[in-house]
Amino acid sequence: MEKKRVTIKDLAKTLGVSHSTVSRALSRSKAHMVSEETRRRVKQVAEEFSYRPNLLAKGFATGRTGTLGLLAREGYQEQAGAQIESFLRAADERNYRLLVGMSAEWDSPTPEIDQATQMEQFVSRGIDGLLLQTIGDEGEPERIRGVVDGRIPVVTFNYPAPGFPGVVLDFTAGFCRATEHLIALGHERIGFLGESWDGSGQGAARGRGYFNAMHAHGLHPESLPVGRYQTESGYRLSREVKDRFTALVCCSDYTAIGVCRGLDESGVRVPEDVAVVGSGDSDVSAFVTPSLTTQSTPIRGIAHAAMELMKKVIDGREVACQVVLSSSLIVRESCGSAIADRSRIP
Amino acid sequence: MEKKRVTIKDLAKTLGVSHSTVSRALSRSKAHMVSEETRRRVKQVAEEFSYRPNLLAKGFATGRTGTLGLLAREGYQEQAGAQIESFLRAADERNYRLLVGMSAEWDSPTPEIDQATQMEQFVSRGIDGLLLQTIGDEGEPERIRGVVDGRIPVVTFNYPAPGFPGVVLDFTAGFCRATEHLIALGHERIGFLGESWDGSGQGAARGRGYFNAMHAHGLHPESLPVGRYQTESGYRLSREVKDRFTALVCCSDYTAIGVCRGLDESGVRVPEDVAVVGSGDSDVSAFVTPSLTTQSTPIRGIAHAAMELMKKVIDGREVACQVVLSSSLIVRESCGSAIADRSRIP
DNA sequence: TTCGGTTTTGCAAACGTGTGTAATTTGGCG
DNA sequence: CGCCAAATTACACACGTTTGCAAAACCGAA
Repeated sequence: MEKKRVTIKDLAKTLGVSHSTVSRALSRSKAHMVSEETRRRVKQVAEEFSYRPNLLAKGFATGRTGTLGLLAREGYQEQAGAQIESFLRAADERNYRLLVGMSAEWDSPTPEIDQATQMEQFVSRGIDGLLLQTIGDEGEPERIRGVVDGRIPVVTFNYPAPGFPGVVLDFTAGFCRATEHLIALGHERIGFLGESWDGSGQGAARGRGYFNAMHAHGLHPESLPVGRYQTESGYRLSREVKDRFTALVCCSDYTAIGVCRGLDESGVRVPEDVAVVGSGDSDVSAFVTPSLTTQSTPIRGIAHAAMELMKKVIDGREVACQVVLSSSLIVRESCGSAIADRSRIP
Repeated sequence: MEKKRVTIKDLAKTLGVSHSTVSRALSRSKAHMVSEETRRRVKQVAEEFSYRPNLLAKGFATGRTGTLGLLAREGYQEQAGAQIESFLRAADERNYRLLVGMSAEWDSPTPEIDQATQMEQFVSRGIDGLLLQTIGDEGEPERIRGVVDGRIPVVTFNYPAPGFPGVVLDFTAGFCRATEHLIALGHERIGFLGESWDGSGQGAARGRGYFNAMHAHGLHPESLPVGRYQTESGYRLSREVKDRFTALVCCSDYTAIGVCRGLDESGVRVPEDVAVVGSGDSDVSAFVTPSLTTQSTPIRGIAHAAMELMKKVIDGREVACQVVLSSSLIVRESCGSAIADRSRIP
């Protein structure tokens, strides 16, 4: 156990050259050349000894580690998993490793490390850049600046943070379109299951889309707040919405599934009595009964766009721009539309 | 941009002491003491300058980084997200950061970094230990040993790897119990949707549980292989199982949801005509119609047990032991059992 | 005051790699 | 053969922190 690792000095010794020559041979340094012959010999011996560079030391010396930090927010479980997975892929493709963290929601019961501490930990560990899932509250940009202070590039996603480059999803437009779809089907009493539209953050952005659509058509908007465990919350809320609405816009697919189940148990039929639309196009949404009309969230698109942006920022080719992605409406059975797409395979 | 960070030397200069004293004051070193008075002054100045240690340098000097590697396998999307989330929490609680990686499945279309390379990258970056999701194939232990070679502690999870400490879930027992539940309800023609029992790996372990139960009751076992996108695969397979079985054991909840949907479209009722059980107790399983009988996978339990084990191994208090966790059967509507638990809230 | 021991502090080396500067070798050409 | 420039290599220091060892300061007792 605990064998000593092979270093460039070991290689240098057996080769009879200085360690700096070995260093230059392995990392094609531009300033000084190394003869093709020497490089060949060095590479061969390195291979023989199965030399692996100490990336800690390398990062320490150069200031770049080839590691990015990904700091997600817990809570929206529908996203977290697939989101992280997408980022891992996108980072892999560009040969970056990912330090991943997850900061707690404000109402988390367990006392976890807060966002600022996580960011500092990451920066101290020498990340080359920070991918930050934002929630869009008031003091957020200032909070980020307080920790990072221009020392490392930050790319935000999920919600715009003024002053930082980021990738955002236009939830407002998406929910507006979803609501208008219901209106076009003749619904007037349409409820919103999710965060109210008069706050900040992505929850409110969704609500705002609903509100805008309702307002534009002279209809009365009404929202019912959804808690953290969304499937369950949707189920609970089903009692309250029974006779009040003919259609529901849900902030997520899970809320939608929960409310559908609750309505079903109360003898209310979906979509005949109440039309439902969700959001997120989760894996199961096409296979539940009734299959869900929903908005696709381009999770992979977000990850790729964020990585692309990060690379530009690191190379200094970009300072602060927002990439806006939009979702598309996937019409299935739960809204009772005549043009329902009955194909199962996404 | 790119401001220089404050180092202990800067602190030392303004305090008029040597940088080693500052180091000792901040990290209570046991060998040499520092006066209470000095420590107070150092801490105050450090606070004033908002000093943050360079953890890269620290790790470089001490050989320990406070970072663990988590290497998951992609593919079982039902797991990945929640799994990683659980590990992040468990690591946070013990003040470790996580370098996360995801190695591709054998049939991955995109050419990603393979497992061995990922492990080497992690080791080179100075992780203190590796949490490794195993798949249980033949050459796995040797493969791990080849890269890690006793240099850093490894804790496996998901499937035992001989010679390495690990946390495993007893899938065989779980699927055996699930199958026996169906047998007890009077079913005889019971099919298995998942990997066959004569291979290795966790897929086969599930199949083996099914096989054992069938065999013990003198029934004929039969398996239908499930592909990677499980909900979709389940949907596709529904045509093949229509008239052959009165009950189905599915390798995951998603497979079960897919097959239920498919059967429903063919006019086959669940659970009246065909009983279905899933596995994994995913978020939605209680809320789909019919709600799913399933096995709970103690995802958080796995993460916690693995971290606990890792700590022991790092401290040298444990060498190679397997912690076996077991799942519990959650009976809901989809199996048509009289004792169905109709409560929604998990 | 002086001595011995204990506590506190400073000095310097070490960790593995990168890199600027100087020294050496190489090669071409007169 | 000798000289100059270019190509190649060696030397040495830097990066920020920890840590063994030696030096200094302190304290109580003789």
